[in-house]
Amino acid sequence: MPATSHAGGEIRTPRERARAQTIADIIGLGRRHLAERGAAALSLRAVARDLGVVSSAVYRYVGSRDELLTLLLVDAYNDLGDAVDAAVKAVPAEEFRGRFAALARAVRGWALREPARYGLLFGSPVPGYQAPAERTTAPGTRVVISLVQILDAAHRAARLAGRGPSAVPAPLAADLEAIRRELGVEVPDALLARGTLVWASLFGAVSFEVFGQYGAGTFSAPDELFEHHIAVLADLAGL
Amino acid sequence: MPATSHAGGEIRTPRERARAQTIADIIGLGRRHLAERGAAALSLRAVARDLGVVSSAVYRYVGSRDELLTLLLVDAYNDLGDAVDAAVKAVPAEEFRGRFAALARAVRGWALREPARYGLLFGSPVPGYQAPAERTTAPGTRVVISLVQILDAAHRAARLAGRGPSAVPAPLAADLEAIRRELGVEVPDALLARGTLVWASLFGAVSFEVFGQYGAGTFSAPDELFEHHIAVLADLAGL
DNA sequence: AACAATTGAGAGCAGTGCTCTTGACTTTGA
DNA sequence: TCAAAGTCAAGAGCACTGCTCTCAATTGTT
Repeated sequence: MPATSHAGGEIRTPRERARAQTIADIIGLGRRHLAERGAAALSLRAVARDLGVVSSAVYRYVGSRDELLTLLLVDAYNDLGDAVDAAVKAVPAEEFRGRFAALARAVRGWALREPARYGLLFGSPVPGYQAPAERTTAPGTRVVISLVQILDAAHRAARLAGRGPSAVPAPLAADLEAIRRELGVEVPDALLARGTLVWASLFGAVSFEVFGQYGAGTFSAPDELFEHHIAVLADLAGL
Repeated sequence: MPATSHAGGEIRTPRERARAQTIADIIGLGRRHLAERGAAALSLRAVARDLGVVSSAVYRYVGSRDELLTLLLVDAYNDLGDAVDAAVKAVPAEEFRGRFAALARAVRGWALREPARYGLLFGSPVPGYQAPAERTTAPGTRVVISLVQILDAAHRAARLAGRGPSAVPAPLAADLEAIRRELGVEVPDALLARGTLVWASLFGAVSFEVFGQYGAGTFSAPDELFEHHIAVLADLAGL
């Protein structure tokens, strides 16, 4: 092969330009279909129709329905990550509690705005589809990392309160130590374990609301309920 | 119509017997397919094949794929409800904290045993399918009701501790009052709101584990992590 | 034994993911 | 300039899906 494309993956020849554009169009249409009809109803043929092209033609660009799903998965993770990052950065770094609240509101807001894409990320896994870890873990961990960094910053500023020692069993402590090393963070065991629960709780509350688990009409004031949850979770995290 | 069947819906004629048996077989096969391949992959044709019958024949019994899904939904809700009820009843009524822990462990255990069915109940909604409320709410609320009853019993025994008053905004208070009336329960606002969060958190933690959100290999000690979560959530609920 | 309700089979429609072949087009290099 | 190489869209086709309809056979009831 000639030296037409080096490392980065920039667009060089007009062919590559056109190809990249077509793939971008497919992702855009896929995103729309995903948002409108949900993940399991995503159809390559329908995307091809909207693209004004026969179904077999799109296989030149995406390879399979699963690959398109991966593309959309990464797309959605980054969309959520961007929304969360922007919301967190809008609050001064020393207001740890405020930053946590902003993160939580950003997650909920995005989820309510994009229920189908949220379902793709945090709902039941699409049967027969296994997300390729090497392409999805990085964008998929942006929110947790942001959360842990808030906790870590608060801890370093001696503003993270742990109620009591509440030691953690040895095997769990080992897992937490690995996480600490992985993320370059120094939150102690008890608080990191609590942080994990806060993380899961946040998405549990959002999922219940988005997926309609609360039951139709049970909560006429979902905003107030969520704000209450934020306050309790912030306390729980020690913020 | 003759007076062959009265109110309850017992089986009388051999025809009705055979019919009920066939429907039970269909549900059984559907449950297996659901557990093995997931909700979205549930196919009436495949069920028909396993039943040794042509696809159109099963339409004599279930009407549509969505109706089969509803049947399986109710089936799964009741399975989970039975598991939770049994676990809770195995702990003395005065051990409120123990009953809560038993409930939580029962939910997690069932979910890990039946990930696909759990996904049907608490994962992303199946696109294009709307569960008929009149048939699913009763079985679908068994777990929450059990949880709230534990809290209520503890409260009536003056064993439910609310940290501080922490008043609740008016619209939310109205929702909570409605719930209290609906369930014949007298847990005060702050504790009921907290209970809602505990409920969502429990399923958030279970969903994260079942749906693989924690990431492969992040937690080598999931049991310890969940036990920790139970303890924190019990504290949070005031138990 | 005769009748009527119930059932299963089969064909068929419209949709799906995906593969393969064919013919046409564009880019490239000699 | 011109042919080889590379790329592309189209179409046919396979196996699958949900669902409807008709027709014949079976079955339970009278």
